[in-house]
Amino acid sequence: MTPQRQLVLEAVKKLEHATPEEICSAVRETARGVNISTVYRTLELLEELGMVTHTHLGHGAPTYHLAADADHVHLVCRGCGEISEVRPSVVQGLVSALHDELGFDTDVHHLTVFGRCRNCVGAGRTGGEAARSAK
Amino acid sequence: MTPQRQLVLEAVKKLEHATPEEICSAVRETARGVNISTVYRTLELLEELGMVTHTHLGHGAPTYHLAADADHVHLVCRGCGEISEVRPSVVQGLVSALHDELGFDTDVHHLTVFGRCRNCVGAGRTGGEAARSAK
DNA sequence: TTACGTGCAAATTATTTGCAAGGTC
DNA sequence: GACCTTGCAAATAATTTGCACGTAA
Repeated sequence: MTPQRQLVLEAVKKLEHATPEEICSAVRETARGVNISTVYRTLELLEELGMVTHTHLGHGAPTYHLAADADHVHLVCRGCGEISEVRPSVVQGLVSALHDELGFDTDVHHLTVFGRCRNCVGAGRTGGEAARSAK
Repeated sequence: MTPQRQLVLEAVKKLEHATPEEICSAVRETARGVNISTVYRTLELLEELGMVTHTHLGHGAPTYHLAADADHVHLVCRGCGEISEVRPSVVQGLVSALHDELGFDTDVHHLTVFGRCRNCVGAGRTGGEAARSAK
């Protein structure tokens, strides 16, 4: 466990839902000269060790978080882009159904649900806004 | 609706779960000289028109399918990489729970569940295999 | 002519890899 | 010295954009 790896792990812990780029920036605020490729390599390593996991929150940017903190399901609003977390019990029915019917063992940590949050449903936003404004 | 767009739409319909690259290749088998950027632009257009949708089946490659055919949930096995579809009713509980508790309107079309299929659970495969062999 | 759609090449962004250098045992 | 990790630059991959051309209203 080198200092760089320690820093990456701490950044993951602190940021929650951070992309490799963001983690790299965060690490650089503390230590100097940590390279982006080291961040990628470290994340891969930490993931293999089971210390962190990643989820795809949309397009192509994976976000990482501590495996220990990962016990939740992600909700991504396509209207406003907001990301929230809900307790895993809401997917209990899904998990059981898949298990019983298909023998499929769901990785709840990696689950992301897209849709529209209460505000955006009310506002009638269809989802293009977040995508466009995020651009 | 130009011939290219027609072709892209047909390719989406025929292939199911195809990436832009794959769609482009498929289109090229029929017509000559359809450009990859046209495929991207067309997919974006078709998606805006609500004729197709895309889902993220892992890493960064989005896969497109007809909106009309999209009424299913994707299951991705992290052991063998197999992609299967299940009827949307398995997520009914989830959808209702999110709606009732949070007012969250789930986009079932875009939902992808990661985990391990029956075979891989039995074989004790942890998920690294598919990722590595896919490389 | 005006607007639109296309191909092509160049620009971006994200991620990976090769390789030489530095540190540790 | 052998081994592992890192930084840096170059290589890939995926996606987007600028621009000139051709077509149809």
